[in-house]
Amino acid sequence: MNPQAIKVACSNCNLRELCMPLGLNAQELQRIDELVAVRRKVKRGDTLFTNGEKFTSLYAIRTGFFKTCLATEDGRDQVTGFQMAGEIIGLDGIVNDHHTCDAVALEDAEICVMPFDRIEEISREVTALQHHVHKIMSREIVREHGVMLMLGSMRAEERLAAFLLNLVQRLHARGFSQSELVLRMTREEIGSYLGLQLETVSRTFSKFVEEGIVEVKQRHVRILSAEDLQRLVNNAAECH
Amino acid sequence: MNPQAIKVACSNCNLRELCMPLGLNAQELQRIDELVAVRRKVKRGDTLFTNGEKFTSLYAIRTGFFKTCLATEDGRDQVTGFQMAGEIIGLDGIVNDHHTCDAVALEDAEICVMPFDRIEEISREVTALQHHVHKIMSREIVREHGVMLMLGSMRAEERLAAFLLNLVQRLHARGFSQSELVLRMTREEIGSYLGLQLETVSRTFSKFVEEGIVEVKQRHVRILSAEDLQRLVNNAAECH
DNA sequence: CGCCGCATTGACGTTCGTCAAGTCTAGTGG
DNA sequence: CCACTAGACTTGACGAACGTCAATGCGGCG
Repeated sequence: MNPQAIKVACSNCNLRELCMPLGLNAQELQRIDELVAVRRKVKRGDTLFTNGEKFTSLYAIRTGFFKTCLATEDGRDQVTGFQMAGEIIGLDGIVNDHHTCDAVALEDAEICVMPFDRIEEISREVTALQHHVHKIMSREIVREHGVMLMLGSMRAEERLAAFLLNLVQRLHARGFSQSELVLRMTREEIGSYLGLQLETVSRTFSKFVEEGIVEVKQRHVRILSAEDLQRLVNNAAECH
Repeated sequence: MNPQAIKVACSNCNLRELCMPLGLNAQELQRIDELVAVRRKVKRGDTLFTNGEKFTSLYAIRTGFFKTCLATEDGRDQVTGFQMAGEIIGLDGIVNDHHTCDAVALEDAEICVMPFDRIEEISREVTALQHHVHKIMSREIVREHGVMLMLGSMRAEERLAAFLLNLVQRLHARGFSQSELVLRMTREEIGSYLGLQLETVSRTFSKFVEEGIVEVKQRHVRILSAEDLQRLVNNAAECH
């Protein structure tokens, strides 16, 4: 058996439970393995796709870390999300057959290319995949609702607290520490995502450090009191 | 033929081109007609579904106007969108089999109930429907990207301008005026959607009136200069 | 070693939120 | 039909939170 072929099979992928449906039989697994056309490497700073580019495929992140961002002609720029291993990007492209944002690798990455027509074809046959695709899209919608809530009604501290908790929780689900993390993005990118200026992000980090909630050394963050962070996120009613 | 049956058929619905795929043959149309289980009336102020409720169906709005909003236990409250005839709501419920927001009718409404398992079943057979469902979900994701951009990087005037232009454009696509509209929501609901306080919304309306950009009489709005509104939305680079 | 990008910190200004008072409108009941 | 009321809206005064500008610090890399 060709080792290259093994490497590209979802059925052998340790991230399968993150990006693929569970409980498939052998035959279904075999069909799923046909989903991934190729693997692709994306170097840090390079784009996986850009705004306006023709949409052909969804991408599953195998390793690495991405940001997706909207850049309008008039100079506005907004990070719409940060994505890590096991997450799917490219969903924005389906509606108009063109991508509407840029996906930029924040560290060297490897992704699985899943041609969308193949996804649609196989999900007509494999009900579990069909349902899974729907769930992934719905999950993205719900995630964005959460971001809207954050941007619309939280203050700077609350936003940064919510951001850190969300990141560390997703990392924990991938086997990393519950309390320690390395930020792959700059203060400016965090700020763009949170609707804040980079100085405000920096100041808020400093404030958290003063209060003993986190330790920060450049991009290395250690969470000392997840409870305090959680309290910030939940304390809209009391302090406003 | 039973007139009730005619009334419930998508194939006879004047909104079909808004909420259903185009270019179906007779047989496919017939399958599509099986999508809508029943029509339901929702009175102004009532909810179509609420946070935590079991998810069973997507809903197509036939008449009326809805808001969807998140309400957290700690008192935060955020309007995540306003929906009008021909639009689909309930997508948030797919991922966890439970709705994660409330859908409230802002005026008496009539909606088509489309059981989701039936949608999945039929879209396995009718490729156009399958693709359509994917597009609807992708469109919602892209819409929310736009809201994030607004909440993250626009000032009050810019947000309100974007909001008005978006509303009037969607109304125009439904045969209403390009320049006149009746707001179905309160200043507070607009503010919640835009991440502003109701006083700021009111003040910004007043400012637009002073500048001759719009006429406002309570909930009746006439847009005098769509160009000025558009300029506000696009003027991030120049004025910041 | 020196440069460059990223991060931090301070001083100051703007925008928007908060609180409060007052107006308008639609709906209700006498 | 009109007076009354509750909710929605407007407007003003003030303050807090955050943005802006600028100076400086720090760490990695050629």
